[in-house]
Formats: sequence, structure tokens, C-alpha cells
Amino acid sequence: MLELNFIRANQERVLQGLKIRNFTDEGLGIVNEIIRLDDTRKDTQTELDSILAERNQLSKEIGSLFKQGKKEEADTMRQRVSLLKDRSTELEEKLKATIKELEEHLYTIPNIPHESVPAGSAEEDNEVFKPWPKELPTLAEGALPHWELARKYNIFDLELGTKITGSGFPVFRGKGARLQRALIALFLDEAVKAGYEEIIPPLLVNEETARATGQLPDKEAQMYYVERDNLYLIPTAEVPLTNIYRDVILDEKDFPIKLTGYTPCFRREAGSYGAHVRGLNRVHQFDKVEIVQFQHPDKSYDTLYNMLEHVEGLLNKLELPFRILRLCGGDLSFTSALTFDFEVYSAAQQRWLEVSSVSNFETYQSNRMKLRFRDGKSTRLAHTLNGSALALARIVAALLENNQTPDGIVIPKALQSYTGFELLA
RNA sequence: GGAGGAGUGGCAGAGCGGUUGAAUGCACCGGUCUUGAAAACCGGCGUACCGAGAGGUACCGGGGGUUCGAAUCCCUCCUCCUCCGCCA
Repeated sequence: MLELNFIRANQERVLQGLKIRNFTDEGLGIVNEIIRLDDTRKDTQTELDSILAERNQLSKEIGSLFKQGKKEEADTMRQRVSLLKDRSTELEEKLKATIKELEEHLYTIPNIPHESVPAGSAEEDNEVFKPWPKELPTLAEGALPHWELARKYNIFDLELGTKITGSGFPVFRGKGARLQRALIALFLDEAVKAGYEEIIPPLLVNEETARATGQLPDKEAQMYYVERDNLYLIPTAEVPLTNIYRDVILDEKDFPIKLTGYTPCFRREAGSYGAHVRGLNRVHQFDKVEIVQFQHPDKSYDTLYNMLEHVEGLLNKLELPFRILRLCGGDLSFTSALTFDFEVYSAAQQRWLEVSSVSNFETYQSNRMKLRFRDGKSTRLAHTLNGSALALARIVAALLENNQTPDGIVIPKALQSYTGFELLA
């Protein structure tokens, strides 16, 4: 969430940012409401503090009176302190309620978009930051979409997944499973080469963790929830990876911290069934390698561009046509200040598929997480960033479609040592 | 799952109702000394909130309670350790 002090000091900027996110005039009232609540909080705390100070002082005196054996004086004083207590209890309750309300309000404010974020309300308004410079591939007559290819070569089976679990849970098999494993291995190796520490995190997280990275309360409906144990299945490795550094105070020299991890990702994606989500385009469980960085605020945008280059490198290795979008205010995720999406071109479907999303959250997550670094005598919030590198299901979809030949599916060179075969047939 | 034990500052470890945000040691930072380093000695060394500042307040696993006053007593939850059971 946004820092209270930031909101107080930069009201205009906050309002401006919320407008880019298409807040209505009525919605903008939240900012004033927050400041009003914070004023109440300060006043209440100041009063409470002074009462507690008095109580502490008197209590000390009572202590020494007792030691001196002046029991009667102590008793009189004790009664006086009792009176203070009523007022302090009252103020404590008020303070607690105010803080709670304040937090609830803060949770409804998304991150302030970076100045480069274009206005817009939907996908169509996203800016093509880097178009594909060459011709888009065209396929021969009779080219098949990936779900047909899957059937033809027995790569994955969604009906089987439905039998075992439900719709949207693909079963990969044979060379399809091997391809999947090869991609994960390639992506992890590339990330490690780029200096990221490889992590295998838990796939279930608790409420506090989900809250810290912003999945709660904003995206609660998107996560699978294990009620009995009060745990959530991760929708992305971002959640456990970023939380490794929750409640940590770093030294400036620790930057940048770079983590990578492969995990399956679970997303409920409520209400999204239909033709456009066929095959692997949108599933409830998919594999992804994620990269995460923690960086000094002055350097986080350089880092963002480095991460972009890393993802570009992967797509180049896979020889897939792709473009990069800069997300507009309406499409930007709740917690992000600036996000670039990577889309690969899926030649048989003749459409772009999102395979990566690279974001700078600035201090939005670190504020909730209390991830700080020492800056002289005080502490400051670090910046957090993450990106998919890459999301597998759709990469597989594009790979299958774009590389189909009458003899089988051609495996890109960079992947061959991982798959152990050059042609999937 | 059953029985017992324990959770204190970066780490180790005192404190078990009053002047303790917390002894002591280690680590760390600054200084003296030294050609340099080590050693020794001196000083500093948690986080957050309120305040222009002086200063005040909160925090000893989380939450709640008793008390004029709680790291210290009570309740509850969580975590870790030991033993038994089950098990990839």
C-alpha cells in the first residue's frame, strides 16, 4: 500500500495517479478521508501517550512510596491512577478502531502509476512499446491450433485433466511433458546465469504472506483457498519469493537482491470459459519461472529495463516473435507502478498471447512487507520488482503452432540439449 | 496424532511484579595507541509512532486478561525442540 506520509505530502500526485487509473471524482474522496482519519489517529495517540506518560510516572511514585512504607499515600495515589485508566482504555479503543479503518481505506488505494504510464481504460489502450520488427510468421494451409497438435502428437490432454481434477488442468505427457521440463530447466539456467539465486518455495502460503504482496484483499477470488488450514495456493511464485524478505532491513550494499524460482501457479480465473480460452491459452494450473529483485529506489527503473532484456533474451533463444506492451492505467495491476507485458505471436490462432509481465512495484509491496534498507541513521523502503521469465503454458502453445511442419514440431536450437530431441513427432 | 520442554536485541544469554528498552559476552561502527595490523582501552550500537525540539509512547513469539504498575502472573493461539505413534 501507499505510504501515509507520501499521501500526505503528495496529495496532488496521488489524485493525479488515481485519475490515470480511472477513479471517479467520488472515488477520489478517499484521499481526503484518509488524511482525516490520520489526523484523528494522531490526535488520539498524542492524548493517549500523555495519559500513559502520567500513569507511568505515578506508578513509579507508588512503587517508591510502598518501599518507604507510606502505604496510605500510595493507596490514595492508586485511586487517582485508576481514574486515568478509564480514559486510556477509551482512547486505546478509539485508536485501534481508527487505525483499522485507516488501513481498510489504504487497502483500496492502488499504486500510483509511473509518469510514463499511458491513460486508458482497457487492453486496447496499451502502448506498443516495442513492436515485432519483422514479418509475422504465416503458416501453410492446414496448420493446426495447438490443441489440435496436442491431440495429434499426444503432448497434453485437457479432457484427461478434467477427469482427474476439472476443466483447466492439463495433463502433459510423453514428449509434451519433456518439453515442459526442458523449458523450465532452460529458464532457470538462464536466470542463474544472470545472477539470480534459485529458490524452491512453498506452494501454499498463509494470509499474511498473501496480504504482503497484495493478493489480499484485492485478488482473493483469484486464489484457491484451503479453508481447513487457512492457506492459499500461490497464483505466482512472486508471492513466496518476495515474502522471503518480509520484515527485513537490508544494507544498501546488499542491493540488488535477485531471486528466481520455478513453481506451478494456480488461478481460479472465475467466469472465464469460452472459445478464446481454449487449449493452453488460459488454464487453472500452469508452470512459470519467476524472477524477483529488490533494489534501491534510485536504481529500480534501470533494474526494470534489465529484467525486460532478460525476458527478451529468453524469447530470442526460443525464436518466437514477440512484442512488448506498456500497460495503460486501466490495465495496470493494482500494486504496480509500471508494467510491461510480453506477448508472443501464436501463428495458428493468429493472435498475441501474454507470456510475461514485468513490473516495478516501487514501495507498494515493501510498505506492506516492511522491507527496508539502512539509509544513514534511518531506514527507507526498498523497491520490489518481478517478472515472468517465463510462463510456460502459452509459450508451449506458441511453440507448437509456430514450429509445426509436416514432419513434426521443430524444437528451437537452444532447447534441444534440454529436450534431447530436435523434432517432436 | 499423543506426552513433555522452550520462545528475550544480529547471535549467545541474564532477568521471573516496580527506577529494565532490557545485565553480560560476541559481532558491528567510531576513536586512542601502532610504520601497518592485531591486542588493549574509550565511546557508540533495535524498530515504529507523536513532537520544531526537549522529550514522550509502544514493542521481550501473536492476541487477550489480572494489577496503580507485567519481559516477569493467568488464558489462548502460533512456532521450535525432545520422546512415542504414523508415513513419502
